[in-house]
Amino acid sequence: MIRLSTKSQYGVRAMYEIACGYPDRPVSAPLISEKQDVPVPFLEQILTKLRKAGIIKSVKGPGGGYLLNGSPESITIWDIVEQLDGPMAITSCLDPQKGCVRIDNCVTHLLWKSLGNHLKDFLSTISVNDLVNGVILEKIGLEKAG
Amino acid sequence: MIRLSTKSQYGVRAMYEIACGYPDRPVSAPLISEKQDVPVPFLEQILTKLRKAGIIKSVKGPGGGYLLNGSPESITIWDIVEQLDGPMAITSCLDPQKGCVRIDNCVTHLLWKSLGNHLKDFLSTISVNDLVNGVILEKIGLEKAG
DNA sequence: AAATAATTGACAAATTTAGTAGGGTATTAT
DNA sequence: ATAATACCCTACTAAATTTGTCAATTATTT
Repeated sequence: MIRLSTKSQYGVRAMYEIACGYPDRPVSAPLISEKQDVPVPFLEQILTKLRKAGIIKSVKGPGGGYLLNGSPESITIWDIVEQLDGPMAITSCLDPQKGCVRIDNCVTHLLWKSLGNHLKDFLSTISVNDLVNGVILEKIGLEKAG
Repeated sequence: MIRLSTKSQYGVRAMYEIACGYPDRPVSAPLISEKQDVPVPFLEQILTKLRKAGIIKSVKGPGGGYLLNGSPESITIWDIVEQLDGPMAITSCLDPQKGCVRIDNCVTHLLWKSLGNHLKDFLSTISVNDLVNGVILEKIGLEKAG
């Protein structure tokens, strides 16, 4: 099964909520948790990663929460997924840390590499703003969305 | 991490070997195992699935093995992956058996659905024959393959 | 009959993912 | 100041999935 981790799914949904507070209203973890049905401690792990990646920033204290660290247009779904689950490698032999033993005579190496690139390209075309504005349908085209 | 299971990877590599015997030379599991570094028992699980799906057929007895059940042009990578890991659902909420509780107010549902369609479309354009003939580069385009 | 090779189903190890637990730290409102 | 809010961090556990093994059987050809 090719499956996106729930961590990434939660992350994208969290980013949606944070984007709703753009540009100046911090969104707290408990609020995101409630709206998106994500356990707070798990959510905090996710938000910490995104913060360290510079995608969001945080405000402490009462009334605090998380804010986008850039415009909703500039942050793509790929940015989020890459930080949470990356470095993305469709197959383990594409994992930069492991390398491919069979690379020279592997008939499929190129195929998987290309698949990964396709995925990246697609997710890079969708921004958080598209999510908020529901622009996805237009970008994707109706014939595929059915 | 978005990752393709090794089962599917093994399956595609196995199909490559079987395709090399096309149209009439059966390829045995031990031979595939040796050439592609896949444990025989695990390989047999995979081949059984593909046979039941009608993608390949088998010949028993000495000199027996597996044969494509169609032309290499007609079998796509998607066909293989779908049978081994399917029904593919990028996210669990797209799993037909589970369904999505949040579907009405889920801001990302459409996104994941579309991503799955993209993936399917891409893998459906690559045939087993492309693998054997090394046509992938041309189909994909050099700028992506880098 | 004997050798070869597919076929089957149950089982087990390993890995990854998902989620908990619990304490600590910074900030702001009162 | 102090209490409340909410972020921050490390380590651990549980669940699920993936990956692989084992043992026995069936079918076919030589």
